[in-house]
Amino acid sequence: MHEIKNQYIEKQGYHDVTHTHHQGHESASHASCITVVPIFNHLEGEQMEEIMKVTKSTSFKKGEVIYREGDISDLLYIVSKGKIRIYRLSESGKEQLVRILNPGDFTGELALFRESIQEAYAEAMSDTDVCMISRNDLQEFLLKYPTISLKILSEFSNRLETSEKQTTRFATEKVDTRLALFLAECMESGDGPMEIELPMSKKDLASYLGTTPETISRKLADLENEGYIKQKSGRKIEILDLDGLLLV
Amino acid sequence: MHEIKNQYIEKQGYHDVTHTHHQGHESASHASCITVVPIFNHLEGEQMEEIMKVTKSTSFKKGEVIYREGDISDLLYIVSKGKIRIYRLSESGKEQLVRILNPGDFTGELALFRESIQEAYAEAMSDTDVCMISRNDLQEFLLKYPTISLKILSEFSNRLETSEKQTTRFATEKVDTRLALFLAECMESGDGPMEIELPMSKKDLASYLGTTPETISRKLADLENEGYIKQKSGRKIEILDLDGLLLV
DNA sequence: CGAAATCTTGACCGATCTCAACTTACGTGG
DNA sequence: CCACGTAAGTTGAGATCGGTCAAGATTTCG
Repeated sequence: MHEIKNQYIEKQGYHDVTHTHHQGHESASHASCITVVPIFNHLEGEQMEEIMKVTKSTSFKKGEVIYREGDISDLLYIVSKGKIRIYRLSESGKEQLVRILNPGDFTGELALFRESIQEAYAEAMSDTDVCMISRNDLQEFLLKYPTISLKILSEFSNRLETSEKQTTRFATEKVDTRLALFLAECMESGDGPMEIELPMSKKDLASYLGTTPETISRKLADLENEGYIKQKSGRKIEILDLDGLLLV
Repeated sequence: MHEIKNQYIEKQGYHDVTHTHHQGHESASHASCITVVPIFNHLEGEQMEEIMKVTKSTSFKKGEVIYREGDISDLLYIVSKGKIRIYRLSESGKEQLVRILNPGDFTGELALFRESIQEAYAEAMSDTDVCMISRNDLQEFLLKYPTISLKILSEFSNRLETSEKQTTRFATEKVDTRLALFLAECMESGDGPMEIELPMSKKDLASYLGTTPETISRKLADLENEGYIKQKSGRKIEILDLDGLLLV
């Protein structure tokens, strides 16, 4: 897979402005932008080569907006380096952090399969490289290799499940519980046995959990006073009593 | 399309218990259980016939549970008659109404494309007929006719968009606003120019909007006092000032 | 018609937001 | 590598929103 040459994916970008094009490191880093994606990682070499032919690469600098609400977008963006912040504005103008994309994650899917515009914002949190596939190229590919559709459907199902679960939490749980559940989920996908590192600032966490930084600060202090957790330096938190935490 | 015979879809049900099988009215009513579904309504006669061969039909009486959290489900359910209530229980045991299915709507999709169990509950709100397709049959069909996958992807995109928008509302808007937005959306899909009929009881509406019946009652009374709406008999509400309503 | 469910209204209280002041951490440029 | 400015985080006090409990009115449906 790593033999795929840059020439296949470097042609020209879709964006004709501001963005500097990916400058082409070693080919392995390019390959990863596709092969790393769960949707595609079962492809055979030939199919992989085919989809990489229609893939373009672009870079965004920290803080740059990749798309915004109202954009007519028909690109699927796959993160190959960096982090992207996906957020929405509610009807009354308040911002909510929806998710953070890491290398291998993708976005743009909501506008990809329907005639519509973006309803969210995507912003590079650091210098970021993305690969892009246009709607037409992707759909052609899906019709040719239908198993990929099933992969995408599976991914959509998961995301839908997550989103609906999240909605139910917002609808029925108070901040304590939402925060505790968030910490518990960090544990699952986590590093050390009983220590986690928050994947975002507390400000972003507040936005993600639908509350304010002040409340996050207080609730974490409460959890610490009650002996469930211990806040360490940086964004690290030691979980002292996971079971207790989940009964909050 | 209407010539499709009952024999194609009446064989035996997947459920070998309690549920009485669909008793077969005229074939037109059967055809509608499939042809009415947006995913399938572009099919040619031949394909339609093929999918109806693997479709089974079952009835549920009011109050019966169609699936529950934890069920290993690999069926797609399509409502042909009646109403189905989809709800979830949060981690702390509180119920939230997720959606109400009407004829033509489908459910079960979340467990269909991934190895997983149901995480929601589906309950017949009235005597209900559903058509069912098994995961294997559906996937086979999708691989054979890839354009249907694109239809389903489109449907999933829409639902994901709706769900994420809903999450953001819960995260950032207060009850007043959520209620006002709900009423406004009833208008869009509504009957009369300035009159809507709530599609559910106020108790269910409270559950759907993540609040309590008491609060719904009070907020509607407030909106009425402020001259934005007028509550009529039944579940009808006259919208007097839509613009004002949306600024609440 | 009557039981049960839904809906309404009031009183009270707790959770969380807002505003404000302050401290701490971080990135940038000299 | 340090100093500074800005952003992030903390903490307190007060206000508000919305939930809970309770009683009563109304509707629905068998």
